[in-house]
Amino acid sequence: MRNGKVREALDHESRLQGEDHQSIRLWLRLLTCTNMIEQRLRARLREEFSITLPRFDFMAQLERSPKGLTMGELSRRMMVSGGNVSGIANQLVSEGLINRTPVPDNRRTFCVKLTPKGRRRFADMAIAHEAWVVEMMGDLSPDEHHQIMALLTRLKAGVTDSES
Amino acid sequence: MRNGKVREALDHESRLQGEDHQSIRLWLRLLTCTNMIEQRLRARLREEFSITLPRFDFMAQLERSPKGLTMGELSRRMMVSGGNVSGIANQLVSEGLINRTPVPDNRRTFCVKLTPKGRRRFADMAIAHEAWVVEMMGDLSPDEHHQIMALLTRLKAGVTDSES
DNA sequence: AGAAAACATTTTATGTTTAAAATGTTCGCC
DNA sequence: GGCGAACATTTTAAACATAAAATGTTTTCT
Repeated sequence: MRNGKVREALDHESRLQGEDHQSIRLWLRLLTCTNMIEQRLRARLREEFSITLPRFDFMAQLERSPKGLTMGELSRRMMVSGGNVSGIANQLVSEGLINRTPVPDNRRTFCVKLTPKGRRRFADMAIAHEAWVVEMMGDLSPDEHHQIMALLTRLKAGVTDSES
Repeated sequence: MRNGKVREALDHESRLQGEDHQSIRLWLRLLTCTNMIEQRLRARLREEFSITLPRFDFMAQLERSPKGLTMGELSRRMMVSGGNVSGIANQLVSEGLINRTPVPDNRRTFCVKLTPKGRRRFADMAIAHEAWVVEMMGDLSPDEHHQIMALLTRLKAGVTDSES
């Protein structure tokens, strides 16, 4: 692959200057930004709406798919494990924010939807949530927005490709 | 009643086109990229080294600070709660990968360091980890690397500022 | 010196997340 | 029809995460 590997193992200092290391730094920066924003949103959702971020994300997915989604599809879109959505769904059902209706021709799957109450509740939260995100992104110009979006699109494609 | 709902729905639609919505889309894209990479790394670390990502991150912090770190400093750098690093440290100690030595002039604090075994173990993992990250970032040119890094730096600064 | 405030860490209780096993369902194939 | 593989979901066990209380240490103030 790269003859850098051998040299890196021998000389750790020089690795810090190397080109590979740039990828690590970029990854760490990406992680830091995401974590910062995520933690801020998590805290605010708890303070102002007494809801957790996973539950909010769950409802957001449903809002974007008014026809409802299966548990598996939710798991895939939220990029969390199946057991996880199962637990979140139970809580939201018990609060009356979503419902699970059986699908006629496939009894393995449920169709999960927001209830009217859930839709109302989500609408309130979504407005605040959006404002928080806009505030955090506020320093970026529309042009920068566009640039970073384009670059992340390229990154995402590259990551997807690299899974083999 | 129906009128109100229709208008709400329309307002929501138009909001989706607005500039604010771009911020949400950017945030979701950022989250998706980070999650994809994180999950890939988590899975590979488990498959190839039977280690979890938090434990790897813990060791990575120590490797970058050969003189050792206090628990509080680790907590800050890893952006997790104090109780959390305490638990991870216990496991790594029991595996003989790190040690906690008391600090002479302050008996409240421990100095946590990698053991020689821990350093060896981490070195192996780090090479593989770096290769995975480089592979995932591989599609980005050096120039794109630089651009996205600069933009994330701006984003990070903006997020930090927006905390009041 | 002695009390109180600040500090660093661990413990405890609660909740989240994951991987993997278990449960129940559908589909293909003979 | 019935067997077995594939599928969708839930359950379970272990790791992880947080907040808050508890413990022990240092510093500050009088």
